[in-house]
Amino acid sequence: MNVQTAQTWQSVQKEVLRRIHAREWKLGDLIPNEAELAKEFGCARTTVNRALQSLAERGLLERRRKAGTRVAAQPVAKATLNIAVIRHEVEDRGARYGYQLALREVRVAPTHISAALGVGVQDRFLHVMALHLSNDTPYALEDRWINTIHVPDALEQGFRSISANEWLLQNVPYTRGEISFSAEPASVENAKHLNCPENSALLAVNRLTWDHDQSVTAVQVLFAPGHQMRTQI
Amino acid sequence: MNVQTAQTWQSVQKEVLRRIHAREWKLGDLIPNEAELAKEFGCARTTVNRALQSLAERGLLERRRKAGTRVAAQPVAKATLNIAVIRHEVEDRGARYGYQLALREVRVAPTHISAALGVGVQDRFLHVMALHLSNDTPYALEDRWINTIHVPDALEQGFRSISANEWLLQNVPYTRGEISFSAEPASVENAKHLNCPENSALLAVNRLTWDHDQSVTAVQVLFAPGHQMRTQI
DNA sequence: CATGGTTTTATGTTCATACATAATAACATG
DNA sequence: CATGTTATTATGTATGAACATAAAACCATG
Repeated sequence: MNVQTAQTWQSVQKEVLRRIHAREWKLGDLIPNEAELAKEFGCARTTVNRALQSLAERGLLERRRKAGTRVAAQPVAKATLNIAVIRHEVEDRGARYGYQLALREVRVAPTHISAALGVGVQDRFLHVMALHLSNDTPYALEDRWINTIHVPDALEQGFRSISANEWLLQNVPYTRGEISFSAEPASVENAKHLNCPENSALLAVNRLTWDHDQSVTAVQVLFAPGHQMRTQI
Repeated sequence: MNVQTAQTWQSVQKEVLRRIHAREWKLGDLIPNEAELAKEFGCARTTVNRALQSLAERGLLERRRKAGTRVAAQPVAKATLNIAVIRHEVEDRGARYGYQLALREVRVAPTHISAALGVGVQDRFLHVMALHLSNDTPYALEDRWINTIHVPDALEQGFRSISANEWLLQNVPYTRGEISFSAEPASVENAKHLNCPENSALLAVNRLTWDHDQSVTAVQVLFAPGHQMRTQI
């Protein structure tokens, strides 16, 4: 048995990762249990547990009580995208942020919105469209519907200088949400705002949020052509 | 002081979350330190630590030694997308999976590929294009470049019945990768394969992977029009 | 008043121990 | 042989104590 000097959970994790990458433990293989690894590494079982749990969260290990821990047979790459306030996203890229309100109205939402949020078709929503700019060029178009029943304060906001994106995040909590990514062709209106040809391929991020069982908002953010969302895996 | 009966880190986390959502602790607020919370909840500091660390990972709390823990002023929604083997993705949706190899050649990679992977422009790559089908309709088009220097075994694979996607994941480990999401207009060739109009908006997932410092593969997966990638937040 | 070293403090982590829990394996019983 | 019960086992979690570490706060010294 190869006794290592590993006192930190990170070093245990590193060694476990090495064995997985080196295929010393193959995909689907059962690995030694925590007690054995602790003995081998000369550390407490708690430390091994910490290392393995973290790898399980990342999808590289599968753990089941009594059954043991095995290397994921079908490792699933998990891409974590950070969805921040658009202003920060722009500023973090070192660009000057700009904002233009394009539309603000109160009306009932289209059925696909009210259905997705699970609210009555007659419920009135605050509908806001706004353009986010990076160095004076269109960066993203925000098309948002806010539930005025749950968020009546939104009606008092003009959203002329602060975006609904930012105001909501600062002022209205949510407990759960759905998010989806897709590609959409630019409509005539979208194309005008984003200053791109009609039917350009646009990356779309759709979000629905709820506060407990009350719907908060539905938003679609359309990014200018060529936009990429990146992350490490 | 309101002494709670919270023995598990999940229940501590739940209560902390409740206070954040209820705005009892406002955005940017400093919250009581671990020792105080442990006393309040009647549990060990370790238990509080576990709960808070997990919330910090999710982006809801910001923690710094000595400075303490505060509610994130600018909570960043983290959308975690699972990038699985395409066959499983299709089968998990309850559809019949199909696969068609469209092209297989050995050649030098276009410069944008070799540059992205950081390899010489003369390095030979195995170039594979394949169509993934769901219930006999085009689901996704895979356009892949495999580094034959690091993965010579790939040259022995025909990729006629098993996709490069699946073969690589099973047989070639990688230690790090980059992934990006964008929207691309369908080229004439893409449109033919995906059976959609030219210039359709397609969701594109680009991945680059390395095994230590050796590049493994670069792949672009173009999904058929209308495709959505979803997740909960 | 600036500057640099020292103290203090909150989080980060390890440890040994104990018990909880899920799930498999072994066994008994009809 | 099927079925239900019991033992076993690997992970999951709680605890208190101890020490590590980063960073803010304080203080001394020029």
